[in-house]
Amino acid sequence: MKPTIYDVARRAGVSIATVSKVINRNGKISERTREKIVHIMAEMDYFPNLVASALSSKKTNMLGLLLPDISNPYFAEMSRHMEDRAFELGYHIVICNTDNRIDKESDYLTFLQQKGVDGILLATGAAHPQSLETLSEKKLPIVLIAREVPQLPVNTVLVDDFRGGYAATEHLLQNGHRDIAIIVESIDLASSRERLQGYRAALAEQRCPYREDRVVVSDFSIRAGMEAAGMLLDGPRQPTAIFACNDLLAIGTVQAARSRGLQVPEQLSVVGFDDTFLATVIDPALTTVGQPIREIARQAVDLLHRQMTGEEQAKQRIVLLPELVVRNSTSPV
Amino acid sequence: MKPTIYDVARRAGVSIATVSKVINRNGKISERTREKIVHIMAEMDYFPNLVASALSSKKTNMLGLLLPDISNPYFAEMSRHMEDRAFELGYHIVICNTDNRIDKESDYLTFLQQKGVDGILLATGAAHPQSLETLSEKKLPIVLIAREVPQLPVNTVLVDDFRGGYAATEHLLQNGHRDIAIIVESIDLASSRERLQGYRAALAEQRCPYREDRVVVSDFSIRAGMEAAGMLLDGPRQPTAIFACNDLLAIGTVQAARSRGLQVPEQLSVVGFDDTFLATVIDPALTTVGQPIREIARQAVDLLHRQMTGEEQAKQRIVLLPELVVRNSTSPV
DNA sequence: TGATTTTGGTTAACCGTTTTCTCCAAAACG
DNA sequence: CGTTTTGGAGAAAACGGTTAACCAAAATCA
Repeated sequence: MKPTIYDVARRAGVSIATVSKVINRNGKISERTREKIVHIMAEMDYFPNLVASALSSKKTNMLGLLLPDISNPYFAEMSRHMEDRAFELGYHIVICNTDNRIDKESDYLTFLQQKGVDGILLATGAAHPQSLETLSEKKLPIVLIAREVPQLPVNTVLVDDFRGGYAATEHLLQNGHRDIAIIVESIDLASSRERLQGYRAALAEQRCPYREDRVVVSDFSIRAGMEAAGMLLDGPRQPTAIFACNDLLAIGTVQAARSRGLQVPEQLSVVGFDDTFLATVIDPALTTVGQPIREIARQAVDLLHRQMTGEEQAKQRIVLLPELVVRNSTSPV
Repeated sequence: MKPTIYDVARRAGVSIATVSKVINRNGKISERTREKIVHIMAEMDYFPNLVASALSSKKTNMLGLLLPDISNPYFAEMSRHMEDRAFELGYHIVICNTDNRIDKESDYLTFLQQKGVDGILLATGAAHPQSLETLSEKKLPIVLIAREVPQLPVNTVLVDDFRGGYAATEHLLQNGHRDIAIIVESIDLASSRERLQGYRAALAEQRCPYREDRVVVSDFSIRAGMEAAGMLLDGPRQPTAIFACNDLLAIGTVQAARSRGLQVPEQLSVVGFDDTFLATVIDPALTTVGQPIREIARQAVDLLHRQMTGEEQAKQRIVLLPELVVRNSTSPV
């Protein structure tokens, strides 16, 4: 049987309270007994039961991470950085893949609460203010990543999507493109809408007309990108450039072009978004709007941590700046 | 304050034992009281505290998943399937990125134990029999994925790496290649050794000489693949084909070839291993040894589950078969 | 009708910590 | 030398459930 704090206490001839105090380094303990107990713990191969500890202290040192799909490299990379940072701070992360489905999302949310996670990282959810509201009522610290719920005061870490959309489009315009299509991930996501707004703003800036039929709403996968780009390329007039709102879509776009015998970038320029490692995997290497993924992840975990420790009470909104990374998938028209 | 089982019991005019029984659907409860309690629970918005439940029942419904790096698509895909299956069975998964470092691995291992996970999925670890041994002493169910520790009787799910290595090499030989190099991930991993053995066996079969200097030991990343392939390609005699022991290495190999002006597959055939989604992302699409990733994941979780429930006591070893997927990165010499 | 089984529920111990008091002896103080 | 501080440790009550043992009332049986 695994030794408990009682076994240690008995062996050391002290009370469990004393042992508990040396474990948690609080309370007054003489150096002599401290050493004795530490020694005995090592000898018995004793490790505190964290479930019991959690029950009594109401801290589990666990964080819930909700994201659409960890097999999407953007989220995989993000979760990696989060886990790194969380581990440094003494937390563990429970992964929840929601597929952006509201039912799974709220299932996980209640599950995580029951499990007593200390905080939640929410990188999913096409805005479900209701469940968020009940969460914030319950005082469970939470930070939203790359998602916004304007109605609610809630901690958020995101990238300036408007600026990103603007930068991508501006880059294409500067290369002389006038017929630029855009493939957005979804219309429910604030981030998508922002990128689209950035696109429109850049067009307007250069007096390039905005056309509804140049906007295709798609999804998160390469396949979706292929299909969306296919529609654009098979239409009556082919755009000379496509701004795909994430790297997977951009890759799908490149593949769609290739399968129609179009050269990228000579005959079609493509810009992506995210700058996951995929951007340099495909050929041509993708020009893309780079998100500081690692920075987003760390900021999110740090912010959550500060809220959990009560170090900071005020809700905040951290906006990071994206940066256009020019590679080989774009060229002058 | 969140309601507890006491609040529910008081409100229903019964003892907490009764409430507990309706929660867990065990014990004899009349339909009438059951309904009343269910109703009251809903009304009070009561959810059992799973930490408390875990403490007394000694079940956390959590599984630990150790893997080298979730941002590696192979592991990302695997973890996704595991999480899916685990969720179906009522488990949550805690992710641990070990970077194949023994210190992180054992840190996580003790941490997970303290947390009281019900089982461990171990897809990492260059063989660290000692910590495994202590684990199995502690009766903590565990299954190894794609890793072997011959010394110990332990549950394992893996792919027939020998056969995979053989198939890849055979394919190249059948295409007339006689100078086939191999890039292995590591030499500490049983899976790598098996693939290498398969490679050697295929060569021997076709009376093709095995040469030490055609074997390069590398790592898990694209960069490592580029470097390893670079060494081979910059050597005195270029191989006509390279078998890279995972898709990332294969991609690195393709990039190394490209950066030297070599056409794949015309001037260099490349075979990968894993068949992650990356295989179809790059151009040319990768010929690769396909692992049934989803199947591996599900089998692993199911096996762990059966062990945890005591449904199956005997340790087992499940071997799945890889299948060569021929695409466009290989051609006749 | 009395004995026996079944049904539906209660009591209380237990899971392994944390934490607030309380207590005592020794040190410091006037 | 009597009195206050203080340092170090213990007792016991949480924390919120699970579960074995037990029991009263109702149902069944001969």
